[in-house]
Amino acid sequence: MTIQLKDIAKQLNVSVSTVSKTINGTGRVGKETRERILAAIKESGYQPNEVARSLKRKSTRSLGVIVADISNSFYAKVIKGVEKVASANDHNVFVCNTDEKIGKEEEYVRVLLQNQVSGLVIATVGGDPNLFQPYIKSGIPFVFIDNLPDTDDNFDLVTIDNAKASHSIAQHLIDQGHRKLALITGPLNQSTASERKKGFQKCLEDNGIPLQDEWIGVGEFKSESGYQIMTEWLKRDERPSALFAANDFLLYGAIKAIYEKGLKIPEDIAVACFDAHDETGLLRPRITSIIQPAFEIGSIAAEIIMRKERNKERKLFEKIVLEPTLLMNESSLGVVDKDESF
Amino acid sequence: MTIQLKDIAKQLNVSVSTVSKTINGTGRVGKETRERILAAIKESGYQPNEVARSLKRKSTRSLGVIVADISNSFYAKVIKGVEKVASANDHNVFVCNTDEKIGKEEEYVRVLLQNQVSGLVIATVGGDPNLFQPYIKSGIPFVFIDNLPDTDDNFDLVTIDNAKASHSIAQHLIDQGHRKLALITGPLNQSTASERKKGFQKCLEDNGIPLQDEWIGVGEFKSESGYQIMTEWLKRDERPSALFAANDFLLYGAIKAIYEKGLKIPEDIAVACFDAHDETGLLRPRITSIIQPAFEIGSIAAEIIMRKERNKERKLFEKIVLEPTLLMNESSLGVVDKDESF
DNA sequence: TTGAAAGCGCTAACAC
DNA sequence: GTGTTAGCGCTTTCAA
Repeated sequence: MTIQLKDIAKQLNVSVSTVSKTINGTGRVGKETRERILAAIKESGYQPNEVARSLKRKSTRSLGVIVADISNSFYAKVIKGVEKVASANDHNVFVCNTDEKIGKEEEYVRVLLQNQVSGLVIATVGGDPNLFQPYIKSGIPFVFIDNLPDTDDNFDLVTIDNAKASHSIAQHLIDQGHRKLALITGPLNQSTASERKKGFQKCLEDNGIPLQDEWIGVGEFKSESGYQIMTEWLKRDERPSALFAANDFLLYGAIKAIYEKGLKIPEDIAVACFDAHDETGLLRPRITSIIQPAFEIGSIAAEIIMRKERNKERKLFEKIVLEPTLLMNESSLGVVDKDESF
Repeated sequence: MTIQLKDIAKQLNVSVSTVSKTINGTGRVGKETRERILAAIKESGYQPNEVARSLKRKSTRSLGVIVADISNSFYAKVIKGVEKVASANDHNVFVCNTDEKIGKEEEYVRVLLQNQVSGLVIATVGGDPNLFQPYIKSGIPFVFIDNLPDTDDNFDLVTIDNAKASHSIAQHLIDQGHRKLALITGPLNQSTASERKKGFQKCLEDNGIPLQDEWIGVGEFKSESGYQIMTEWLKRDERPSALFAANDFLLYGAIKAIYEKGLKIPEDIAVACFDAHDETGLLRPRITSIIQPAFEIGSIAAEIIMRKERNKERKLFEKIVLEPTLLMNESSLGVVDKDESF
């Protein structure tokens, strides 16, 4: 039996509305009355029931974040960015983890909306794009990050130019003298996976290097996929001299396969990937990587939601494209002029 | 204007309670009526308002998790464990991140309780233990993980025996021939930090090794602290031959200092720590480490909450102590019979 | 300046 | 089997 508004009203012989007004600072309340009420609240340890407030207010001062994998440090940083802005705006954050499963994503979208969140930051894993349409139309702010939904409808977005970033990293490998480039990417229904592939292939084209489909691998964004694909490739007569992986997990798996084969990085195969965050400083080799501004992605996405909540009529959609950083490291450096024999 | 219960009731000329009953499967509803209602719900895309349900039900089918750092993979795994059990029981999970800040922890506890969560899984960072007392008394399940609150009150708990684990890792270092052991631990108001210190010191005692306070460092559980403390130590004439860090971040910072000084691991200094998870397989050296069963900690904590929710009268508290694993690795192996000269 | 009362959207007695 | 209705705890007109 927790204490509630009417209890403290009764105790002070005032009405619930007076108590409510002093708590919320709305409407006028006599100075003396206010002080008595504030004192009683403090003493009793009264805590307003947010559920009731939310029902009345028709909004929950909270927002949801749906990510594919909470233990991926890219997403962890996104979440921290969202949290910072949310908490500055007095909102809570619901974090949901889909494990890259389309079914879980759909369920969490539903659950969060049933819980009346003010908005959703979502890294979709490429299910049915029509899933979002009715919600977005209904005016709930959906901000997509990382992956874009495959739809013509309009939506808010915070991301980087994946194709361009991919192109730049491929160019770096080519600049290092590589001509036999391989790519391992994720599920092509995820825009990050397909865009990164596109940029990679475009770069080969731009450099007059023939496309080699046998060195384009598609798996899940998990290390097992990277391991499997690379293991298969290394059974062949010829092998690529450089590998670009569309995320860090894929690369770690591939590296495991490379090492098992007794090959050296970067001497035998140079490697590079997206978002290889090394919090430890102990990863060897140090990985050449595109680093997305994860924290900013999260905080900007949350700001969009806050803006839209403040200004509901605002119907325009924001498309924010941030700049990633290319971090060159020993995993792809120092073995120039190799493989010209291609 | 989203669609609601009364809309579909009106449309079908039935009462709201009939619709409610068919949705919830409670009470009896005629087969034909039910089917009509189900069809209308499906067609209209009606989604129940969870806030209203929660208010009525006086419970939100959700639980909160408060952790110190979401980007720490130990906590990420705990969260996944909580989520698994929660979602199996049709509950959502609110994840909150305190960044090791006592103020944020207090705020999140308040916020989550105001939001009527069914229970709380919390890795407290050692603020005022009395904070929890009124809540626990009020019957809300609080399950502590990792850190224990410093109170005589009773509470639920899922953890490992930190002192014992610490003792075992110190013993391992001693078995490797080390006699000059250093420890870097976290804030001593956190029970993990103080217990790990206790076990370490007990082990030295048990082995007849005099305690050396100058090699006990206390910082935050962050890599900056590890770096600073080790940097200071390495300015002295004598240095420890082995280091045990109370968490992985502390160790990574210390290793940075060790390398900057041009020393080798484990030849010059052997190292070991708690919870060095290497998802990449690329950490060098491979770290000797106590590994806590993080996923189990989270899932068991969530199960306790679910049990208590089902059975509110149940007033007994559960204290679950799990067994960690000691992973021996190259960071502490292979340099035996050194430093006997102590 | 204060209070009475009408809901927010839903569930669950209880009555029919 | 179905409907009426009284709340859940709060905010917010509106009247006094």
